[in-house]
Amino acid sequence: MKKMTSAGLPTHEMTYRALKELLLFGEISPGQAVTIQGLVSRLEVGMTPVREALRRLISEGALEFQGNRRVSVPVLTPENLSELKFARAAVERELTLKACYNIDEHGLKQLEKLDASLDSAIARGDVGAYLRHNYGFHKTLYSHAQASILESLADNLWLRYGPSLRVVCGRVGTQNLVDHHKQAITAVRGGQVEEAAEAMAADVNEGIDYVIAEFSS
Amino acid sequence: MKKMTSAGLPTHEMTYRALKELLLFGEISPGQAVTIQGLVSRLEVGMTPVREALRRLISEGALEFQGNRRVSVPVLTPENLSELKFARAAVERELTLKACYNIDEHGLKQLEKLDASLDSAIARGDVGAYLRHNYGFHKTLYSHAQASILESLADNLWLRYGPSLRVVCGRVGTQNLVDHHKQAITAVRGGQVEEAAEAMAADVNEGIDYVIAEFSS
DNA sequence: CAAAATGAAATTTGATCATATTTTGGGATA
DNA sequence: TATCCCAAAATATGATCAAATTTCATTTTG
Repeated sequence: MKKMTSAGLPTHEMTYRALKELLLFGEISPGQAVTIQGLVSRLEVGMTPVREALRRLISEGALEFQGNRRVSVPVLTPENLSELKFARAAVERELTLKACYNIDEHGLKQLEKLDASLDSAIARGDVGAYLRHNYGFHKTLYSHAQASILESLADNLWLRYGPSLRVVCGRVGTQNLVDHHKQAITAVRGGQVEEAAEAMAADVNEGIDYVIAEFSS
Repeated sequence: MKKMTSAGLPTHEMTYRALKELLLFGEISPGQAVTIQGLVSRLEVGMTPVREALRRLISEGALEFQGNRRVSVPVLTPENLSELKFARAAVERELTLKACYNIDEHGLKQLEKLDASLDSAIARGDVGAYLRHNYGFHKTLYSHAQASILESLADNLWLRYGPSLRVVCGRVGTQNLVDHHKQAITAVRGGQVEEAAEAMAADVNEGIDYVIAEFSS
């Protein structure tokens, strides 16, 4: 009986998630090469699931296929980061707008809870927890927008951006991090949809600017 | 002897492209189920390459994983089409802007040639040729923008939209099709960047509106 | 004579397939 | 209508072949 993994999910799905975790929060950094066989022994699964997870992450831009048959984590150029800034801000604005019309008090409380955990992580200087909770905050906000395509676009963009954010945070810690989360939540509560959308767009823009600034120094 | 395919590309890449062709221009329509075994015999390749191509297309949104382990071509809801309209217009506008700064006379001639083929296809009522040349026109424009991330986003969005456009064109023919390609090219030639970007955004918006209108009738 | 360059063998990695195991869906039967 | 059984489809592994990178020894050159 060699079937479904403990959680009931197929192995290729588990492999995909594990690899995504490693990219967003783990020790696989931009520029680093990723080998199929390395993952086979690291994650202790067969080649086919690894292969499928890799193809998926490559097509999402989280990994790069290097002409020869080598796979690595992309190193973003300043130009790439500028593209990400444009796209993420546009999608984030729209998703926030849509979320405003659907979110209820329970959802807002959920966001506030995540934001509190985030603040706590910043105060503790816990980079890993900061990255996870920040990601969680945005993802949760997206989920309320009821817009599957835009949500998957946002996820895609996050996967491209995440590894670079992790490098910067790992380098300079959580000291200078600011966000517009509370501002956005307050605006949503007050029914100020446009203000909420602008706050989240600013959140994205300033975040990427911070990464750009750190990379060019 | 497990060799490369005739073109020198790996089988999974060939399989991916073949399947993409079938989705954009072929006989696989929204709502239709796609089986691994069916593709194995249809494309005459092994299961592993088919599997990888499927995962890739699923993560690009061109195919849908139906909870149970069934894969099918997504049927877009009006809400989905509206999301696509927003995202495609934003990306198309930005890519056109960027293309304006890089394209040269040779590139413009190339676009004009594609647009002429497109007009010819419309006049002949050749739906297949119309779809291919329209796709080619946009892809070529994107390629001049030198923006890899935005380009891959545009490609992703096209893959989601393409199958629905094909259904509509197959149903009503090429009669009522209008585009803003010439308008855009003229604007680029005259250095009117904003006008060119707006023309392409309008091209996208009207195209999707046309599909929405046809689906809701 | 030493250092760089060349090239050939060996090891590592990737691609594909064949096969075993499991799940799912449908049909037969009660 | 509900239940059980069976065929078909999907998942996952390991084996096998191909290709690329690395290693190392030999040769060439300054």
